[in-house]
Amino acid sequence: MDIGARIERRRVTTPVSTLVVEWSALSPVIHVSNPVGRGSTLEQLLDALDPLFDDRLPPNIHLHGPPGAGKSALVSALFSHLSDRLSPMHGTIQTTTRGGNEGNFHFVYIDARRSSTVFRLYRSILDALTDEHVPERGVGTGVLRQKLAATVTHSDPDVVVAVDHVDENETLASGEVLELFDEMSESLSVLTVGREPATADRTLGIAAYSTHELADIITERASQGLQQGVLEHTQVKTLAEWAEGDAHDALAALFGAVTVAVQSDSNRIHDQYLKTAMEAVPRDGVPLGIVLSLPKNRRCVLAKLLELDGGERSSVETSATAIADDTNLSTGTVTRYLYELAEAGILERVAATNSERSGRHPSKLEPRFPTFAFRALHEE
DNA sequence: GATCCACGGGAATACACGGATG
DNA sequence: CATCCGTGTATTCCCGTGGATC
Repeated sequence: MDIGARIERRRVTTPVSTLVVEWSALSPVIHVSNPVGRGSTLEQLLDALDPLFDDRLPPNIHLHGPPGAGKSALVSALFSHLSDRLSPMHGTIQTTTRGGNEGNFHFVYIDARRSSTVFRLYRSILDALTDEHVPERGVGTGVLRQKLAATVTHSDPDVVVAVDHVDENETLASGEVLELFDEMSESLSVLTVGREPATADRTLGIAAYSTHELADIITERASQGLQQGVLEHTQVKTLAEWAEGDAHDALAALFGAVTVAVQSDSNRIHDQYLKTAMEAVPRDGVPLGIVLSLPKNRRCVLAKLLELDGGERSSVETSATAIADDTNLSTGTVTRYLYELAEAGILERVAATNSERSGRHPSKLEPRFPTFAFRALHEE
């Protein structure tokens, strides 16, 4: 009896659980509560927010830095912790042991990608601040603004709002965001976060991660999400160097490699998986957060597009008809979506040399986002 | 009845190319 | 040769409509 062979057979046939411990720890779109690194930026942010600790509203702040530098990770984690400590509704029960004026702030973190219109921005904030149901339709933007202004100015706790991902293709501009809160600025201050510098009372910059910091991040995520020892040190190094400081890309590639490994029923992440996954993450591409916050039908169109075979992909037209056949959308609408997605940088139009037909040359669509990770996360 | 917003559809414009014209 | 023109296709732009909700 060959025990080794039996163990091996068992090892090979045992599914998923041998590899992944916690998917959410691996997800490039989920931020951890204690991000690795970024200590000095955290200090600068806390400096800018210092008035809070004297029970005063901080100035409007703008934080900017390159993609994948940990802006969102830092700000969302910071707001969550501030909320625990300085909000009346959270953390320790309000008792007389606390000073009367302590804890008088609400902290709201908004992703401008999901709140991409003025209406949705007001709505998200109002929803976070009140227990009442906030309408999604049937009420005008102005009405929501007045409601929000009333809530903010007439209630005790002042409000600090972080608006992440401003100044993107499809999101509100930082200046616009500031103006939206003009009439409540006595009781509300804003932290905008984006890639580009912008005007605010106080601005802070953040630099891309070093390879070393990135390796730490990958290691940390892998230790939370994967069975111990699955990701080798050299693989971490490969990923970190390849990603050139962009944590999003590194995590998207890792996540992709894990999905490939799981689909192949492997209990290891072979270098080949890693390689394929990295190739499925375009450099300077569009982050998953943008793609995943698109309206449902557009996401479906993208998912279908990824499934098309070579012939169907040869032009926008053929792709659109193939997708429309598979959906309840019209060809015209799918075509428009595809062009809009290309305009937004999510797809890229590359010139196709279709010499058979006369007229203007068609173009082929190539995804500009991490495709493996998208496929897995789009299922939800 | 009001409101937001996703869809549909189609008009307007841009482009490629070959052939005609100056 | 340089430019214009016609035809066929690709791409952009715009706005009305309707579902869902209040």
